[in-house]
Amino acid sequence: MSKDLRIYIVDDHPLMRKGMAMTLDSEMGFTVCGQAVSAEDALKEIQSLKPDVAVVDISLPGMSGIELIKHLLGYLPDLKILVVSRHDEELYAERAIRAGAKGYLMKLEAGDTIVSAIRQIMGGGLFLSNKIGSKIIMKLTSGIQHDADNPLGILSDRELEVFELTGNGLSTKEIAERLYVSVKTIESYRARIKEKLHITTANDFIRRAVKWVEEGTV
Amino acid sequence: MSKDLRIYIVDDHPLMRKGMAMTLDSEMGFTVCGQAVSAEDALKEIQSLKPDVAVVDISLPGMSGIELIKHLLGYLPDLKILVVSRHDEELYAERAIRAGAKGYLMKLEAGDTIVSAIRQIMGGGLFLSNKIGSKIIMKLTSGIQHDADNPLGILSDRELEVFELTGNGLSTKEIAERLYVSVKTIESYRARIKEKLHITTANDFIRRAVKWVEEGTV
DNA sequence: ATCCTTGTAGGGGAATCCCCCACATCACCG
DNA sequence: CGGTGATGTGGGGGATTCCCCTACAAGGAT
Repeated sequence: MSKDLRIYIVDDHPLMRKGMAMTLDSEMGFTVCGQAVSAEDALKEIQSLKPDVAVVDISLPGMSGIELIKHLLGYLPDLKILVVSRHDEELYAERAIRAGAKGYLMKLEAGDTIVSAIRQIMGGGLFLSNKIGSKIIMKLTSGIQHDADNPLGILSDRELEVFELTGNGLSTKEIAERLYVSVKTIESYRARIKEKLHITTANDFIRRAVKWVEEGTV
Repeated sequence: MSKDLRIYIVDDHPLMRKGMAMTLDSEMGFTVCGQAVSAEDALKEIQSLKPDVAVVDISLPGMSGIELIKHLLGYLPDLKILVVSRHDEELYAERAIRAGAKGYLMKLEAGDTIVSAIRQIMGGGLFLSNKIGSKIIMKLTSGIQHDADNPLGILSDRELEVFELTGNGLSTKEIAERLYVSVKTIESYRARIKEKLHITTANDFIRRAVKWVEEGTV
């Protein structure tokens, strides 16, 4: 018999992990070889376990999933990464794929689809949720970069992260601690975001960030 | 043998449902008798199934979980409802309990805790996640019945004015100028509002104000 | 080969926030 | 009637944050 496909799961929701683990483990030829709650834990364990596939939630406490992807691919360039997310914005998917993920699946439509997603990326393909897939592929192949209809498209990964955390109510200091960087660095990001989005005051910065997180509009 | 406890699950995330279902079904004496993706579907099915317990996600597409709770208890006053949520804000928990739920559990800490939560509410108690539980219980048992789902209820006129102006993007200074009072006075209002709404940081204050103005929720 | 972007971070003054305190008014309750 | 609490109004002063400038290495773009 050939060896099972070894899968590692990173998600901070215990029940979600369980759902994934049960779904994948019960699939012929699939074995869940480990799980982690945070990017930090995952990094430690994945290097020794060397799984074939990692299923990663992009919204993690501490280091973001995007960061995790970049780090993981640094050590294990051949690791296939499937991102699961509760966001249906193509922006996230695009960033995930750019960071090196091989698939992007929305949690809402992640029943047995997750199995086909993994099969697809193991076959060498990309997997993208229906709603967003076509748009992304268009963009990735057409070479056109930032979309003017969404000003957030022009924010860098790190900037977007800071913007979101702000929208979730975190202070500059809290964000700095969470991302393990200096407060001064976060202040730099804020300044750049404000410049890019043409925001002038600190209050308005927070207001826009909240609106973005709550309603997806800016 | 005595009959199993029959549990119904309402959650729009397939993998989350699976995680819950596996966890609960494998527990001695528990049986998952049905599942739904939306409040509407749940309403239809629960009336005929008459489960003992319903586990409800408050963030549902369409009708909110809070609405669902109210409707369900209309038909089945004895149904025990456990709310699961990704929010860690006590206001959500408070609203859930007020609507008649017997427990509030954050998804992040919902591993096997969900089992003990259900046992606890079946025993006639309330279950609340640690972080928020004590605060809520204090409030609920103290008999103070100001409606906290509407800040209009507990904020004074002046306080509400400041809250709204903040939500519209004005700074403390700008508000002071508009109301012809000292910045210090506005700072006092902010402090009182924060106390009343259990807000601890400046960022969160702005965030809640924006949410209130934008969506009417807090 | 050079310019731009991104991630990181410090200096230093201006602006805010936050905790403690104060006082007058008005309403409510025993 | 007198205490008690909520409300509207403000100050002092230390702790934080904001904001404008500057810096630099790595990588990408032209």
